[in-house]
Amino acid sequence: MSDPFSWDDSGEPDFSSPPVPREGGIAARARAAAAGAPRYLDALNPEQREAVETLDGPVLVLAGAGTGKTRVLTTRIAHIVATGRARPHQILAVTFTNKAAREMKERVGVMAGPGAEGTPWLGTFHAISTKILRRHAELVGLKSGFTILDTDDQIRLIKQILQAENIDDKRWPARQFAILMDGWKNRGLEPERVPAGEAEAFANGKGRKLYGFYQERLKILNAADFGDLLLECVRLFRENPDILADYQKRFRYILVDEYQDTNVVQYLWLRLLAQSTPESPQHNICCVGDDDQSVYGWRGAEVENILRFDKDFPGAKVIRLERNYRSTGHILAAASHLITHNDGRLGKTLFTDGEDGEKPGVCSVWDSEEEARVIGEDIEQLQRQGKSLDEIAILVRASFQMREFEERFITLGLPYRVIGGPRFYERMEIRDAMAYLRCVAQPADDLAFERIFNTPKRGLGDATLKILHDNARLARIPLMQSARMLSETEDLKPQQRQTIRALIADFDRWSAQLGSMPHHELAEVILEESGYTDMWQKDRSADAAGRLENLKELIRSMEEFPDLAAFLEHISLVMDTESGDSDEKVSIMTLHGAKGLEFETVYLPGWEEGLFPHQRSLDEQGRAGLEEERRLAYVGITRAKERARIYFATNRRIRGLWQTTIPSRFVDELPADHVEVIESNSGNYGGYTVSRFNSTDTFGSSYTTPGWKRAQSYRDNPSSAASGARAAPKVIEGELVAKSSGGSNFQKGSRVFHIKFGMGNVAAVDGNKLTVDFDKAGRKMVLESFVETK
DNA sequence: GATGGGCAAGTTTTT
DNA sequence: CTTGCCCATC
Repeated sequence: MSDPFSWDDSGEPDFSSPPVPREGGIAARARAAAAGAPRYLDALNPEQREAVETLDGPVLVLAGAGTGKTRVLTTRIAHIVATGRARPHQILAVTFTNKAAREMKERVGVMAGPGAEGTPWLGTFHAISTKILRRHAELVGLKSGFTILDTDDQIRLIKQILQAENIDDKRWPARQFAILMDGWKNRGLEPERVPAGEAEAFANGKGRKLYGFYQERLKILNAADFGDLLLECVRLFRENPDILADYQKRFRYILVDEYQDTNVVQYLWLRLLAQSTPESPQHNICCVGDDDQSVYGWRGAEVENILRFDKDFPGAKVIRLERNYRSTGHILAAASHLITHNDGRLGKTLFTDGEDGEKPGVCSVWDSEEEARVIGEDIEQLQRQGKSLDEIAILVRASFQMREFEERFITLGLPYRVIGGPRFYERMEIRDAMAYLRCVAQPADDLAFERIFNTPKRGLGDATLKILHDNARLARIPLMQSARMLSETEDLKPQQRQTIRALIADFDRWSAQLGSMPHHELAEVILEESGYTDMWQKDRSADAAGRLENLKELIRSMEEFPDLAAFLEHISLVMDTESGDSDEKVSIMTLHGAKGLEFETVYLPGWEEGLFPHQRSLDEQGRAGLEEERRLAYVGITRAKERARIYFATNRRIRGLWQTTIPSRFVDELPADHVEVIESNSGNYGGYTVSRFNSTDTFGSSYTTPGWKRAQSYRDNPSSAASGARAAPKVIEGELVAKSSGGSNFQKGSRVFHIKFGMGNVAAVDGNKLTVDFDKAGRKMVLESFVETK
């Protein structure tokens, strides 16, 4: 048998691979030994191979950027299975993101071949915790069907509690308390264990009490927030040693991805599961991570977890992966040298056998506008060389930086995609639609009911809600039922009563259809009949069309699930849609969002003190903050395979004010031998461009005076410098790909719709370029291919 | 109960 | 310069 991944043993009821001759684990192992090293190991370098083959005892794999971390993890899983050490369902493999989990699952699946058992315990910390909690929900005061609240639900719940406690939520914002509580949960602290000082700090000493109330409310609602998923799981393990022992026995091998990003609860969770048991006397835990890529300290990640791994797990074997397969020599050298400025590293030296390649470029520009223009031109040049736009990314420190690039790219007609924005499932319309579905599937879901009971507007407000609430609390029934009760009495005004009665009738009808209609069709019916789709169709604002698109996408994605319940479970934990468009586009995203990705060409704008490293990071975290920012810079550079360009502007508009900035200290920390200073060729107007490499005098100049601003605006747009409004984006002659030579399809005065700017009137037509007065966004110059007639 | 104007605040983000 | 939230008004 050539496939090392078919094994036998049909002892598991859920095991559905085709019948194969029964063999014992020992035989399988013997066969693997006889066959010599399996093929899948051939593709590994010696260090990777060691990381895969060291199966006994704790292992820490320090995997530098681009060193084949995922390959090691997936091959290791395959290897454990192939050698008969454990079967897939005895392996626990945790990741942080659904994306990472999905990728790993796919790759393991490919290695294992068709028909092999899946890996049921490969998933995110949260997904696996949920799975465990659902089995033992009663032990932590929940019922198995508990709902998972997202941040939005969480805030609304907190608001209710603050109100009930008569706390001024102006002085003590719910959002702030949510963050505080999240921090406690991340640190594994239940209400009674929050340090007194911290607990007192909120709402004049009421912090702990509020946290307690909140947890009580969650239990009553049969709900858990994201933090609870981990925290309650840890509590479950602590309070029920027999259950813990069961899982310890089950999970013979534990693998952890991105270990440098684990927080305290996740660490506790892992430590409990990895404890020695008679069946498994060794800690067969393998953590993979890179201390140099720890950039989530601000949300509770503890780099210390990875730094003290060998103390937590004595006798741990540490394996370093330092051979980089991604970047060229100069890029690697630049990143490596930069990161040596950090203290407290475990230390790795990345190297590559590849070419030296192009040196990373460093380029000084006048302001953020020029930055966008220069980068745009650079990309167009790459495009002319036939490079794929999919292999180009702009990585920013803060999302406000994205706007300028978007505007520039729209003008240039350069396709781009913004990655990161509000996630699909966080969008208002998706959450509203989900709330309707939740109300049908889980009639006791009060938060869902509250969300949609007056969406679309049907004349029900706070006053009515309060009556429903009071009645619900009195009778100890869910809101939906309370509404039903009140629709039959005289407690409400006739108008409201009528509306509620109709709403209840709707829900009854939909619930009845639940069994007789495919759930995605039902969803469509619900959105239609509730008037929800109508609401957006009538909406004339810029993003209404997009929202309707999203709703369609939601319904489409439902088809992939067997029923509504399965869909809801999935969506509460995952729901990131891969936007199906396959057109080539430049990616714009934050440095955080870029972690784990790679591109041929990477642009790194905004390397200025205050922005990067970010001032707030320095103020709040001091040296640790600076080091985290530096790791972020390291992550940024190491995303590049062939080309990296760093930019810093002399002037940047922050909160509407122009400020003179100084270049980031990280620029000077780059190794001079491995970077190249680039002149911004287009920005050299009258010698205004200041390259700090030519002239260090960028300090203390009064570049924000009105005169300078005028000069700058004139420079960009000599013809219209006098126009008071925001200068129209400059169009570079002859650079635009002219299309439809036979004149424009648009005329002056046409009413048009633009995906970003909304509705507007065409003010002027110039070939395929339109000047449009948008209702909301003002005058913009856009390409005609970006608008449609309405 | 809806709607619009005024005011404060404004890294990074997954689940 | 934006955006989002709260409050006062119709």
